[in-house]
Amino acid sequence: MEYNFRKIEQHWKEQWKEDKVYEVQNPPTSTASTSAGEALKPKCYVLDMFPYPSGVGLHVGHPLGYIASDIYARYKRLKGFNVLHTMGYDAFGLPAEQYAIEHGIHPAVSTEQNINNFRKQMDNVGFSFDWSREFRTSDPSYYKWTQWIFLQLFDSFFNRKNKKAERISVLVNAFEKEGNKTHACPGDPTLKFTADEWENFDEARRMDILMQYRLAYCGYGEVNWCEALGTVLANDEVINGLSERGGYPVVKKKLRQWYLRITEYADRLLEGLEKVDFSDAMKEMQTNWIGKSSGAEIDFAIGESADKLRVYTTRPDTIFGVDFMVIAPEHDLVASITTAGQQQAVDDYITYVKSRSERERMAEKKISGVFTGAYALNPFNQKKIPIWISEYVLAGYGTGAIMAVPCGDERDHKFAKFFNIPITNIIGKYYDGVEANPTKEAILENSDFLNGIVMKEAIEIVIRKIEETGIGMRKVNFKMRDAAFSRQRYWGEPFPIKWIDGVAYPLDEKELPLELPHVDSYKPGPEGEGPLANIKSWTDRHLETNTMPGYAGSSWYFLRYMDPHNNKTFCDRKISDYWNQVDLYIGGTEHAVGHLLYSRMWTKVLYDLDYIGFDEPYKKLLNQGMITGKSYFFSVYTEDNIDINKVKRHISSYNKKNPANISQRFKYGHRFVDNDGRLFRKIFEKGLSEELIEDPNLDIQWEKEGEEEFIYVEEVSEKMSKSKFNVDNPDDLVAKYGADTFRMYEMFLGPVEMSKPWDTKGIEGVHRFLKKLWRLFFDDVKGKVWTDEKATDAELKVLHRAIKKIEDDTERFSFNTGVSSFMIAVNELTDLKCNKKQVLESLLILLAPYAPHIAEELWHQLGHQSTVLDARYPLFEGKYVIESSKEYPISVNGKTRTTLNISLDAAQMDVEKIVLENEVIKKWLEGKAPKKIIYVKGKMVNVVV
RNA sequence: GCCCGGGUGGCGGAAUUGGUAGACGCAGCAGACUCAAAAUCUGCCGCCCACAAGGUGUGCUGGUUCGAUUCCAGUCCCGGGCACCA
Repeated sequence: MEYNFRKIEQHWKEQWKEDKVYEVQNPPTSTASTSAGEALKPKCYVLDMFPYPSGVGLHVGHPLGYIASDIYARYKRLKGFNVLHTMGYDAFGLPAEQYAIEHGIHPAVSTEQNINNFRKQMDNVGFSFDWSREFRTSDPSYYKWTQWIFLQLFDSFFNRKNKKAERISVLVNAFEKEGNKTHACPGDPTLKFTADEWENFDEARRMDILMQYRLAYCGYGEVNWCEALGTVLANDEVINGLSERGGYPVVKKKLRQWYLRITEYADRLLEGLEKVDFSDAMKEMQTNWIGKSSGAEIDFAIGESADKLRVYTTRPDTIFGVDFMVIAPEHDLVASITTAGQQQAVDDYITYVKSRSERERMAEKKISGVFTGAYALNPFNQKKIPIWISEYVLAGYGTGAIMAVPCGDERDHKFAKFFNIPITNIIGKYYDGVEANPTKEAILENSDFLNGIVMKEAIEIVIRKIEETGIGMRKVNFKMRDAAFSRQRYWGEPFPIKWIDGVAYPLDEKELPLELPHVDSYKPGPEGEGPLANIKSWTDRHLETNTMPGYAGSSWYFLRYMDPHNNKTFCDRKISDYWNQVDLYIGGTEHAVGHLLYSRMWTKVLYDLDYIGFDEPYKKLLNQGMITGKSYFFSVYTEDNIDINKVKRHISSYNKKNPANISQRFKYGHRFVDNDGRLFRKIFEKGLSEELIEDPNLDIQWEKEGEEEFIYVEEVSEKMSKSKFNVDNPDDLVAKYGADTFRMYEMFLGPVEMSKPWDTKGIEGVHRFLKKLWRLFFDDVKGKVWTDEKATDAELKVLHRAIKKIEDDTERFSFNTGVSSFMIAVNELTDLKCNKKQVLESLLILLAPYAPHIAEELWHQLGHQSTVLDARYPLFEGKYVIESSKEYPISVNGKTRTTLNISLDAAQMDVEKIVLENEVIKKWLEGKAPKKIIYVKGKMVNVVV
């Protein structure tokens, strides 16, 4: 009997579906219910990051994380847990809308098709998702609750005293009693009013003030505006200041936008990191993103004018080293302080900056800036300081203005050198005139009352002085900004908001879901508004025309899986209390500072408002690495280097010494190039040439070796993508080798967390392993070979070593070494000619999470009636693997010279004796006495001479 | 530019806490079986030198240590993110 993986996998996929083996039971929500059997087990929630169902389907990089989580979910089930493992779709998004604009197909239609395709591909791999819990964010029964949560955010503010979200009604009560005395306004820190004033404000004014407090609020923000396309563009649709489509100019434009006041949660988001199991790198990225810093805000007088220039600095100790000020090009003071003489230069510079994306501005190495003509006065010594404008200062951070200290800050230093601004040295020998030195250890010089004080101590002294003299105040700042929460797009959740006389009012809960209306055109509305602004029935109702961004639906979806069909609430409290946090969350690091922070914030708000019982969504986060594709390029030479379009071109072998002047992509090269990087003429000419290269009108100069003609091509690792022609479809591999082989091979490639190149070459080896396993049960000629004989000690040793290793590896998500451990076990059992059910049965249970189909088939062949999914994970017993001695490496001065078999309970003295008698060691000692002998029990022996 | 990660044979990778570098697999080479092929099995397989002994080796330069792929400092290269792709 052969290993017929196609028949086996088909059969079990159908059988499992029929038996509903992956449906998971919730705990009973009412006391009347009695079927609490499953719910009594400990729970485990294993979740993959929500996929966006893109039109190109899954490539081999996508399932990596899904396979890892599936293995873990199945493993935990065997370990006796009630495992929630689910999948659904983050179905709103820009690509579907873009596709609609280009092809006239409604996003709902193309999204449905894409989802069907995704589902088919996922089913192929044999995941244990409970599909009865599937949903998509674009479904009104789901986004009803996204809108509902938005209303809770809208109706809440962050009470800084209690450090939690509370209802707006609490705030209104406080305003009525005492104005905003105890609730400083996060949206406008200068806002102060009394209870009387509040009493006398009209409705619009009150709503406006409350808006400054709400966790979901409306404000104004800059967007990428493309006049020619009449639309707002996403960052990645803008390339070098031009639109990706059409290459039209893109400028910044202020538009009304919704925001989430995530900055109020900055401290809680930081503290929360201490109680979750994320990688240090991930925690660091989030910490840096939040960017908490402490320092001071200091006001500088501007010449004779009444205006003050407020700067934020973390280094107030350097106040006497300030040689110039830099304000952001968007700074409010630009217009008023610029002198007539500098007006033209400033205008030109502002125009230039408007065409620059924030990314470009931060990444720019070239120094640029312009002098305003105005001077600020150092508040301590009244020194005149020129005020400059430069793009390296961003309007959104701090006060949008900095005091520049060239001797202590690298960017300020370069700026000063570039514009020939004189540099004051306040740190003596620490500054060499060539490079800035950001030290805090220097003793201050040229610093008035700070002279002779160490910088890090001066910080506190200056802040106190600043506060005493009223020229500024201590200030904690965050780099993180409030999250922009609206898009001028069609394919997203509508806001449950209507506008009456310029005031935003929430819809009543009963009006939810506010369904997305049908549109015939996806063209933007007037003035950069979204397509909804074109619909009369929508604007007649004064409904908000923006829609929510992609991360709205994905910020809380993990809760919905717990109770996906509930139409009374987003998730029953008893059920969320049971399933609680996600125990294992798997996804890419690209979500580090977007999705992960937003969903952490939403969870905290829902917790504060007492809708759920935990304030961190993900207990353990595992980041899967990217699988990169291999792309191949031809070297293309022109006869000379003048004009590649006119001169005849030819291709020859890629050669590092003689690099091409241009290169040409060899499409799907990963399927055709041999191990030495050669492309053979016979493959190329098998009618494939036109598909394989972008421009077939090229001469190829083949190299010859015997009969063979070939050229060398260049190999490059790139992100896998259909447009790069370097993808493989999992379906093809599953068809060829089966899902079990595919699953194990993806794991065998390397550690899940690491990015690695895709290569199908090794898949044969994994397939061979499964065939070899099969032969432990069935011989091609003899048929059934497994027996009921009692296992030997040697066989049990192999088994128990495997149990220990595979359990450890699975627990620490080291699936690649897990797969090799299976290979080792099967190799050893084959060598021992072990076909004993007693051993093989346990092995199958170990294997079931990794290769579920073959494990289930053989499990039934061994005579079991029930599924292997519910078997009991074998228990490791140490007694089978005990060793009494070890082959010790013996080194001299740290270099291994020989090995010796020594009893594991040997004492230092015994070991020294054995080692010194050894011929090899004697030779290395050359008759000298060893200085000392290091003996680490169970590890090694080192003789030091 | 800033933040994070990575760099080990021809290739993917292993070495879990500082203790035999290269497990397992691919590719390659030699052989067995076969009319032949496939499948399967056996052996070899970092580099240099090669009879052996040895030397050398985890991007690069240094350091700590009896001992460093592992820890520290510096440096180069590659990948991801940087707020409207998801």
